[in-house]
Amino acid sequence: MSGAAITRLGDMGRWEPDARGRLMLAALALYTERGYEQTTVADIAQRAGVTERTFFRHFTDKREVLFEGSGALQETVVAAIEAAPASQTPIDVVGAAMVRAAQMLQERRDFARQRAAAIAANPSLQERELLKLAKLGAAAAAALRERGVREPAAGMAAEIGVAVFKVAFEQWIADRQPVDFADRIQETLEQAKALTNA
Amino acid sequence: MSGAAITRLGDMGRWEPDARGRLMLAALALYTERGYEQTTVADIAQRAGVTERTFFRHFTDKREVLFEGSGALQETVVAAIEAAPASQTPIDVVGAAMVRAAQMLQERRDFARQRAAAIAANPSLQERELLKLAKLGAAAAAALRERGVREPAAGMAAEIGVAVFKVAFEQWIADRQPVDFADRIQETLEQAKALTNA
DNA sequence: AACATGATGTCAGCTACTGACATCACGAAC
DNA sequence: GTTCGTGATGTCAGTAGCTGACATCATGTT
Repeated sequence: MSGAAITRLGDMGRWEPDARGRLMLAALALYTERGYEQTTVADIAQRAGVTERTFFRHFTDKREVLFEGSGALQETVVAAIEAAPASQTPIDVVGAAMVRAAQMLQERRDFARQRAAAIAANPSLQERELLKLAKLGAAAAAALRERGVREPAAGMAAEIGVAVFKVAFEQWIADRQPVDFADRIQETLEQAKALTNA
Repeated sequence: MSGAAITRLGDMGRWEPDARGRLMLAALALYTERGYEQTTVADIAQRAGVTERTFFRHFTDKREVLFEGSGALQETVVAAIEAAPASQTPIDVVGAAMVRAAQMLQERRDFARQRAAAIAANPSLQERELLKLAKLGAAAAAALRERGVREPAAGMAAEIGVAVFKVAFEQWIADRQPVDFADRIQETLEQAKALTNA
């Protein structure tokens, strides 16, 4: 069935293992090559050596296949906020959490870049990315509230944190020379502070 | 053809006028009554007294019918930024522009509330709303750059402005007593400044 | 060797959305 | 007042995203 699909050495029989991973790779490749709209779910499935139906068993829709890691990212941010020392200000708590998030992506800059390019090229994918970031912000706000930060401070601090992440991310992948993503976050956070102080 | 569609006195013949407006009203009503997913485009069209095809001539998709005013809002914000005195800081420029935007919605609080409720109830609609806000932010950032504000300050200031708008909007429609939306913006902006100063 | 299980394949069907073409109401030209 | 151009609508066929129901197959358990 799998035909020319990626076959590894360790094949212990069964179907080709890791259909999920193959689907993610196939989708990113096709979105990059011909664009999101010109790619059909059947195309992705075929390239991964499975059926269209199987695609929808692993991912809720055609967009979600690009957003696998977002859950882990959110967990990291929330954990960082929960673990922050009580003495820190809300903004610095969120800032430190975003640094943690940045460190997760640090080593996969090429991948992050290709993915970002695909997303930037299509409004549908942008919408999904924005929703993920909004959820990240909501989770961060909730974690802050858990620490005793009141509204609207919690919500505002979380929003600023996400904004810092967005702006820093863009700069990070735009840079010619690979710079440190975490450093970028710090710089952008300082920028935000400076902006609101004048 | 129009059947029981809303008929006004001034009917000068022709088809029922303002199919676009009727579609918008029908959509909001149905999204509120049975929810977005349980509403079919054919339902909306029927309620408005037109065909499904006509719906798609007026709106690009099933979500867009709820976001008619977003273009005008963005123009208002950009115009306010362009007209701001040169002495103001970027943050205050954006803050003032958001106050202008708030004033546009001020008198239609009930409508804004119903619309917000429908959006809050469905992720698909949230995505679209987030995209509109992101575009608003991008336009604001561009307007700031036009005034000489450099990156990443322009992007960051715009993001903070949008964040202030989001947080203030939520509080505005959550309040029991109708308070002044513009006031809420001001307060939230002060919150943001206080957060980044400690 | 029979069986329970999880992942996949197959198939039918709904709905969002689009292109192509016909039609109709109105106003302008004649 | 008849003809004609135009813009908005209706009709129809077709693609693609997505789902439910059911069959199948590889595994390892008994």
